[in-house]
Amino acid sequence: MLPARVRFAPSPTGYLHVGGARTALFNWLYARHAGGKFILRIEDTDAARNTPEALVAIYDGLRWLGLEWDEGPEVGGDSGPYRQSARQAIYEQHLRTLERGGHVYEDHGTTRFRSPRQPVTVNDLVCGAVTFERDEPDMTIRRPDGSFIFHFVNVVDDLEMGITHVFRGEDHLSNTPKHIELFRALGGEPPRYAHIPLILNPDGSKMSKRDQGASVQSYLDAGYLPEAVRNYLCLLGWSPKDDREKLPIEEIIRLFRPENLNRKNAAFDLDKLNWLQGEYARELEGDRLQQVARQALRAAGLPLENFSADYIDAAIQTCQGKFRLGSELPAYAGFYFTREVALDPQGVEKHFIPENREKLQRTRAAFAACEPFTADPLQAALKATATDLGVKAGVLVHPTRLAVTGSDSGPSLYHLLEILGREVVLTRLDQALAHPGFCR
RNA sequence: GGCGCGUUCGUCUAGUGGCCUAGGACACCGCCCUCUCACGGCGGGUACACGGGUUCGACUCCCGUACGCGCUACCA
Repeated sequence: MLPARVRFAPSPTGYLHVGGARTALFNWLYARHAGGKFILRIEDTDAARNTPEALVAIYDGLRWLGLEWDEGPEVGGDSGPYRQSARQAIYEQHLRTLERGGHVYEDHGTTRFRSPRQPVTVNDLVCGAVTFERDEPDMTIRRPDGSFIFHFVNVVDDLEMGITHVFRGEDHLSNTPKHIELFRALGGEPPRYAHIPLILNPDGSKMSKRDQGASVQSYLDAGYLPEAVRNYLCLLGWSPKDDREKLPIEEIIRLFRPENLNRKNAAFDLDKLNWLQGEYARELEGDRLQQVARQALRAAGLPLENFSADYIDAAIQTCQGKFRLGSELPAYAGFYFTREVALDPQGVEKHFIPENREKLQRTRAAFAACEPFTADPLQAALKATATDLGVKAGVLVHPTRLAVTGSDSGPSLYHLLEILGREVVLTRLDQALAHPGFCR
């Protein structure tokens, strides 16, 4: 059997959207599964609609998702060039083949392909055998200005590049008989097609360009992890046929088969993506954790440069396993990096009340005397204070946390106190004790 | 309109004639764990679009209807 050659052939008319990314992903998965080549080809025949920015967005998006191509722009290969705008001569040559075979004719300046008008059966890897009658008007393959139409160049390139398998959106299923006719007229063998279901918006409408969350870039910007997005995209139309949902990409590659693809359009479910994102985010540790967290904190404008690397490392470490999206971090751990804490009004109302005044004062005193100022002794000091006062530790924990972080949720209190250090903790406690809520 | 594809919980799915009084996951609700948050554990409700067949027996096979989506371009 021929080594598999699959391709993703986007046209750079906008950003890379999740539907396109998922198409690229399935092609890539098949190539990796079969030990074949994954080829990127840019379909930029429509000069008016293509932009350089869109081209960069495609490259960046694919690379972010880890879908490296074996042949294509910026990588090279034996079947180039990989941008259609540079392949005009090749198209001219194949057009002559069609002319010689009497397959084309001229019509108002355009070139049209004469359909044999015989039923065509598409043997689709996903949809099975689908037969089309072929009674539509002949397709145009070349415009009066000499530029070629999608159907023609797409087929010529698949032929020239030796493409063996094509995974593409189901919207192309009805185009496929045209492509097969072209292949035959060109004397070539069509690749095996696998038409995959479309991605829908949560409301069931077709997800397209300007829909919320349609851009791969928006997930990158929002701090999603590429492995989470990629894993989620795999689940749209494919499943391992058991109960697993979070799978390492190597396992997905191993299991990926066209037969396991669905035929049903799938709605994009942000909740589920978020869940997977959380699954991956909680596994973050070490350098990767530091890198992801620092980026999120900086993006929120927190002045990390004012703090030592050790301090930042330790602060971030207390967030390990506690967040799903980097963008949650500023609210969760921003207090490490601000001078003044922003007090949560609801928390203030609940915890900064007269009956807590003495409790907080006693806690402050215990911390002031705590030596060393580290998590375990701090915990012991707080618990001892609680015992003296005859209350549960939680009664002291809440106002203390609020005073020191401004919020009633955050990292482990004792660890955060240690990192903040005695001076900051005592200062914030004093500021809190001056709050009017305590002497109503 | 014509042609094509599809239809299992709100969503993603498992299911290829009896294992299904339909399984898992997300989301939701309740309880538990707990210094908060998150995590985790336990429990709960919710689905085979509809109508005909075929069969001893249909979520699974066939036909029809409805609904959704796609194609029907000198867009890709």
